[in-house]
Amino acid sequence: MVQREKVRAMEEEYNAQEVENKWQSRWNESRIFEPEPDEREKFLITIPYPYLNGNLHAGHTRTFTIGDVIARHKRMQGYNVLYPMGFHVTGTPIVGLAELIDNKDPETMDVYTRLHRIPEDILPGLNKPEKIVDFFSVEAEKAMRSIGYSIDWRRKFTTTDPTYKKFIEWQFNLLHEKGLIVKGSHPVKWCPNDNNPVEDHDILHGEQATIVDYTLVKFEYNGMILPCATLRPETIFGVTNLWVNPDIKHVKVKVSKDGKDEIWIVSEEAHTKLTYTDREVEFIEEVPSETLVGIKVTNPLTGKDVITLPASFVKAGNGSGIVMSVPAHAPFDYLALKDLYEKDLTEYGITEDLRDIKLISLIDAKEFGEYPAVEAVEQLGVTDQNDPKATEATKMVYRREFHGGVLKENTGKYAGIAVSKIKDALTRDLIEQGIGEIFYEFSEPVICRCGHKCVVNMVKGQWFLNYSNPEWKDKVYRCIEKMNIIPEELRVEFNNKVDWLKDKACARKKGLGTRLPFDQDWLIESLGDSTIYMSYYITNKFFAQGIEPEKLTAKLFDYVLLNKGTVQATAIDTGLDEHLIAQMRNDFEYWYPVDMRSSGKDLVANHLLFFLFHHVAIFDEDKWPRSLAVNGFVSLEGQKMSKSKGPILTLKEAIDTYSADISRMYILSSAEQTQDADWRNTEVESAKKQVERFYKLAMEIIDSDGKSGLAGELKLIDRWMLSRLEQCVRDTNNDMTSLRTRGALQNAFFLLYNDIKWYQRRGGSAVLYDVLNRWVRLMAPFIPHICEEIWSGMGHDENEFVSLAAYPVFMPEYIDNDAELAEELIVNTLSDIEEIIKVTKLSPKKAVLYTSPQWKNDAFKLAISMQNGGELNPGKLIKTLMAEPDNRRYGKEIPKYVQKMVPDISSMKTERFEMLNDFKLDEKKTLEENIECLVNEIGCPIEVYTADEPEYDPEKKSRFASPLRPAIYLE
RNA sequence: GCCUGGGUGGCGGAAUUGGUAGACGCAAGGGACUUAAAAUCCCUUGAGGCUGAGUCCUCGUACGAGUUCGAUUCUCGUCCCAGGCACCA
Repeated sequence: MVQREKVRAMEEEYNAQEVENKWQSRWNESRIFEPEPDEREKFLITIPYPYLNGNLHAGHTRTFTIGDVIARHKRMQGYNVLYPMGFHVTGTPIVGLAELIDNKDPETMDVYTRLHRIPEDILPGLNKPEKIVDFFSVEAEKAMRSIGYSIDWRRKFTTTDPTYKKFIEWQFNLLHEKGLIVKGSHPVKWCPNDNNPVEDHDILHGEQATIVDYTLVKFEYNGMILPCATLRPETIFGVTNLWVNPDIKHVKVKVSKDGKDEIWIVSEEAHTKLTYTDREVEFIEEVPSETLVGIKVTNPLTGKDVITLPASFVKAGNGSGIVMSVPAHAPFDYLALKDLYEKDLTEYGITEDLRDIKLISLIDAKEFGEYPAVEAVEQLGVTDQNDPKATEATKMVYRREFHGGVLKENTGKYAGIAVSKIKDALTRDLIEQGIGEIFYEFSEPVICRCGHKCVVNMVKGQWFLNYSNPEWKDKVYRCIEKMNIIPEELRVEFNNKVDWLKDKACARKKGLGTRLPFDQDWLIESLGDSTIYMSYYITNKFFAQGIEPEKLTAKLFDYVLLNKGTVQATAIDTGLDEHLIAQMRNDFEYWYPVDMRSSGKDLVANHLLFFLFHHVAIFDEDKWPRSLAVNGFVSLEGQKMSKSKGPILTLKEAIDTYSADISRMYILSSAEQTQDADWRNTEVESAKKQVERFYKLAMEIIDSDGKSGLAGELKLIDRWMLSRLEQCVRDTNNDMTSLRTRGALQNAFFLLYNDIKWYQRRGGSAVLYDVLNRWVRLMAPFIPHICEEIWSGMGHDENEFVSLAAYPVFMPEYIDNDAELAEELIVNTLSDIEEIIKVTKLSPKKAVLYTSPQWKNDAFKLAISMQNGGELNPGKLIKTLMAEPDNRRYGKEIPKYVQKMVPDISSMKTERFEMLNDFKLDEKKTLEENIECLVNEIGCPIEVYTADEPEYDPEKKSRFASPLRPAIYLE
């Protein structure tokens, strides 16, 4: 007997590893996650494939688990779901890692044994990129299988597969033909001493520095050019003069670009910087600075002549060393000009009165009048150009004008355009007219490790993806507009990023990857080859069966992915079977577009953008992605994770320690989609207990000869339980639609669990089996293994997977307001009694309850109906009540009660209001029927009366009774 | 600096379109069961205050104003935090 009980107990103990292995192999054997096109609606969800320079970690775990839970939820909702996975290995990090391992770099060896947990006998062998790829792709797949992702593994690939390279070549040829890949130059941080680009870790000072693109405006003087660098080219229209610092050295140089020669006058330092740009620069001679002051130069855009004036604030190292002055909109310019009013400038040959220089206003901003700079200076009380408040005034004007400013009539064809939108368009026009150029400069000085000052260097002859192309961008905006973006707040961010995106260098000399098909010297950069590969999952189901890469011609991809040409022609071109090609085409047509791409937020400004750009460039509009979801990061016990420094928690470690279901449950419940999650061991432990409790409760229900109780008579508490269950079903589904996995688990797990416990505490049991039947399906996407185990425990056949069962759909007929209000009455009464006991420190021998008198019920209902009609007014309510002769005897109490009740009702939420609107509840009967529960909880006999006829009321407590709050007397 | 998001108990965090702030979880404390422990269950937990037994009161959502019958929520200003700012995946 004792022996038998022990065996039984062991079975009840949940063995995660065994159960999870079992269901993983059953899923695998039955191929339920290997979908083929059928008559159902499809759902293609993809997650960015992991980059394999290490083991999968908690960050991957989160993103992939979110994807899996969506896939499983959609699958249970009846969609034909495809969730594929591949491996990203293109680029330099894996090559770098192989070198480090080959050199036995101590830090690398340490990080990869200790943090990535690679056995010491294996690690030294990973000294070639290919070996690293082989090793980690096997490890990653194992890890993802062990956490139970519903991935179709037939479609996996790595980005160095010969067939994948064919696909990438096709794509890049296509983009090249469309003119979206162009040759050009691009600016990099450069150390003149090392003669090399500097990366962030090579920088001693100025890691924060960014490369800022100034517009260089070419003012003319005697056939020579005085270029001025500005961040606000639109202010050219307001230039009244230039500033030249007579105390710095200026030089005359010959500048050649695109076969055009010009003579420029710039500061000596600017000359040095120019030599690193994509211009040929030849020194001619020094120019005495004073000869540059007081001369007339021509504004290239307006054709007007303006004078050059002396200014000590102009720094040789900033821009060209010559500055244009816009006193109407730039406080510094205004102050500097004003400071000169009283100065004698005859030494520069300037005799005219500077007060005659009229400020030119060109921007309308709602906070300002004609001259924003003047207003800002006066408002802040800035005294002169050396006043620190001048900077503040500049910021203020700049910010307001940039965000709310619009160009005025005097800007000609630009009039009416927002200041925030003008820079790129205007700069392009200036360049076209040959009167402007782009000039790159750091936002702050950058010093190399070697101690030298860095410059911006133009790397020439580089291949670019022409993301700045306005038509291309327009298509992306259109795509975003039609897309579902989760969370919605990110839509603005995406649009901003599209706006900000410039041409991107897309080729490298080093690393793994595919050669640029039209220029074999270059390798395609790794973000560029990861843009439309979701379509490759579809074709790779066929390729992976062993098709020679040579057969993957451009015609094949044209036909399958773009529906160009015919199946016959494609068959001849490739030597592949017509039927096979038709099948590929058919599969693609079925599965594409991507229904959802879900990713970590680190990819917003790069991969996700490129994903959109390439899709709109290559595919027809009906194949553009439909939705995009972004999730936050994961930290470990409050610390940021780091692949190279730690801490790091690998997926495998999490599974080994906590099991698949618990890791899934925890990562999904600990934070909502966009928030960063923090992995804390104490909370994972608690998740473990919760899941075990769930299993135990399920087993108890099954063991107690569980069967449906819906056919029998339902008591109040049963109806309450079913009503609560449906609320959870509804809320869970709503949460899942918006990818709020945390909210979904709150509803599907914690709240429902608490309700079930209360149901049991109240003596309910009739519908437990029915609740479990829905509950286990509700939870299946989150913790699928344990749910399969329970599902089979409930008597489902080996091939009836809960993973394929129907997800519970909200059944409004089970919502029972009266049952919920009745239960609320009982809970309220109970807690009121307990509170009184606590305050009085009584141990009651008897409790007496008085339910609300009829007149208060009437008053309450009347108030509700008045509120319903939108005119709840205490005076009117009192009058109406008093008009009833029977109510006269409560003449004193009515106003008191109304005054108290009206604010409660008028501040009610609509949901609550609707619930009370038509409630019918006999409070006395309800309390009497559930007296047993109250007696058990309080531990003394209880009597119930209505306040209308209190048979026993020694302290006149009955007068406190009101609807849903019975009065209480204890003795 | 620019862009985006955020600031609520001891902690993680809830609070549909403005409607009883602090759901749910963690941690902590108390109690029950147990020889004991674990597990489980029950109670308390924003701060402060009063009482004749309490179906209680006051204050509280970074700070300062404003709109509103009513503001964590909307507007303006201030302070603080996180992420992104690229040729790297």
